[in-house]
Amino acid sequence: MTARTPDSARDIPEATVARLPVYLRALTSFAEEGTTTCSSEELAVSAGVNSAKLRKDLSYLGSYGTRGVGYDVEYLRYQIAREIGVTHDWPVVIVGIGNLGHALANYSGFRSRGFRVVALLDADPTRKDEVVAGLDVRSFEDIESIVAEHAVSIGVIATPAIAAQAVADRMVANGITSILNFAPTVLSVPDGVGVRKVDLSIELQILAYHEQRKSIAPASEDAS
Amino acid sequence: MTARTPDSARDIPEATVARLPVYLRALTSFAEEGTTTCSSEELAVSAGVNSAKLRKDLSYLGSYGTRGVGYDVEYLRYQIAREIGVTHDWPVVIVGIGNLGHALANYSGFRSRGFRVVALLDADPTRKDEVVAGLDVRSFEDIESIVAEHAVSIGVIATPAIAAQAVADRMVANGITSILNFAPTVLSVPDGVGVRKVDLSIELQILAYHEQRKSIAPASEDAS
DNA sequence: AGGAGTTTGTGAACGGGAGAACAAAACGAG
DNA sequence: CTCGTTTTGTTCTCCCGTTCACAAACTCCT
Ligand SMILES: NC(=O)c1ccc[n+]([C@@H]2O[C@H](COP(=O)([O-])OP(=O)(O)OC[C@H]3O[C@@H](n4cnc5c(N)ncnc54)[C@H](O)[C@@H]3O)[C@@H](O)[C@H]2O)c1
Ligand SMILES: NC(=O)c1ccc[n+]([C@@H]2O[C@H](COP(=O)([O-])OP(=O)(O)OC[C@H]3O[C@@H](n4cnc5c(N)ncnc54)[C@H](O)[C@@H]3O)[C@@H](O)[C@H]2O)c1
Repeated sequence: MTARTPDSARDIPEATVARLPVYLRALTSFAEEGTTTCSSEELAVSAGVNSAKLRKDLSYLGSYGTRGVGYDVEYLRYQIAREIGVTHDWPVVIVGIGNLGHALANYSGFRSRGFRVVALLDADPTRKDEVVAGLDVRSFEDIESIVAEHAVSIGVIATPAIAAQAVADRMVANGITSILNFAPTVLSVPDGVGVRKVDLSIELQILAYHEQRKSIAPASEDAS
Repeated sequence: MTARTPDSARDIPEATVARLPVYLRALTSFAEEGTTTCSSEELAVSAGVNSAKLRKDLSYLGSYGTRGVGYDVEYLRYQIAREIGVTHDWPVVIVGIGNLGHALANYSGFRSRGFRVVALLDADPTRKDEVVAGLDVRSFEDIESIVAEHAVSIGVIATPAIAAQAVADRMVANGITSILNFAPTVLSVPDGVGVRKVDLSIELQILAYHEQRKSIAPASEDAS
């Protein structure tokens, strides 16, 4: 009955997967402070979640805590990193080196969290002279050789919306199987290709919705 | 009973709220193409969701379609915009005009989707000479007068993680009640203040998890 | 005018995730 | 060695969201 096989946990819920990186970050903070052990309660507070939820999340990975004691920070950190797959760096290409692409290329946080930007691509030939964050901006046409050479499986799209689908198609054709999309478009990709979108306007609109709610519905809350 | 009150629908599920902006965008596309009417199926495809889900989502707003016909693009677009609260522009301040802050300030998509950046703030005095996207970068100390003058209720944090909590506290103290946070930190704010976070590293790590899965998974039982 | 064909709006079943609560396990004191 | 304390791992229940399926409502054609 549900024999636990720590080496290859196999059915981690999406909601849990999305929180593991948060735990990882909290554990890294602890480690930097010199904390060697923490309880589920401490870690939960640091990650901003309920401690029962945290324990349940961790239980999907295996049984890495010690009852009555807590978790070894370094050990748990490694286990989560291993589960996510960031014990080694993933090569990443960024396509579309405009406003956003520049910021992404210069962002040091990727490197420290398991990703290495190996190439910056843009269709605009006038950008080809540029060096951003120590990397040449190269032609989008080079994608094939770059993906092949560095075994890239993750691509970031920071082009205008109109170009995003074409860029995604090209990425997929060259073997990229995970895409992070910043363009405000719904991408369609074959089965087996993972897509996540980051849409800042949507985030703001969600905030606006609740904001509007606050001013219209003061009756129920009575914010004096 | 559930008497439907189209003027002030009041209990829209979070999941639905998060999708309304996507529908809004799809409808705007339709309008730009000159399409005046669309079915739930067409809109659903364009938004990348199931059509039953779309209809249920829309039903929370009221009954704005016509059976046997579909939805009037312009009319529905307006109703969704009104529900979200983006029929008029929301003033927004951006704090932290570094790599990411520059990109955000230069992004034209906010303006066209119901938001107007009214001020750019940074703690670094050497940035104060700069003009970004037609706006002066001003001292973070000016936040009080700016928020008061423009009746700002939405703030964007693009500072390093270490500064994010202090910036958030200051925002809240000055009356900002919705925060979009790009710094990789868990913010703690009083009840009644809305926070949404955008964390690019987490998005990549989620992709990495599934990516790793793909290469390990083929041997379902016995990964030698 | 009536019937056939569409498409919406929603009731109901289903699945997954959140949180409370508790038993099992480890540790330390005496 | 035994007991009490602490904290994990897990079970159970509830709620939210998704999806199916269908009656109601509208148009168009004859
Ligand atoms: N700037 C922001 O803060 C921001 C915020 C939210 C969303 N976005 C979205 O991110 C995307 C990029 O925004 P931006 O402000 O950097 O735009 P931008 O116009 O500054 O940059 C786009 C870059 O993509 C390149 N490009 C265009 N077509 C291409 C193609 N087919 N192949 C490769 N490269 C191509 C262009 O040459 C340009 O360098 C847009 O879709 C935008 O809606 C940007
Ligand atoms: N650049 C990216 O693409 C990217 C991607 C993901 C996340 N982030 C996150 O976004 C944040 C900003 O990233 P960045 O690359 O723009 O960093 P950055 O260092 O280029 O810019 C940060 C800016 O914030 C200002 N600042 C610092 N403390 C401040 C304070 N107390 N009040 C006001 N302003 C202050 C600094 O003067 C600087 O101009 C970081 O938390 C980073 O982790 C950035």
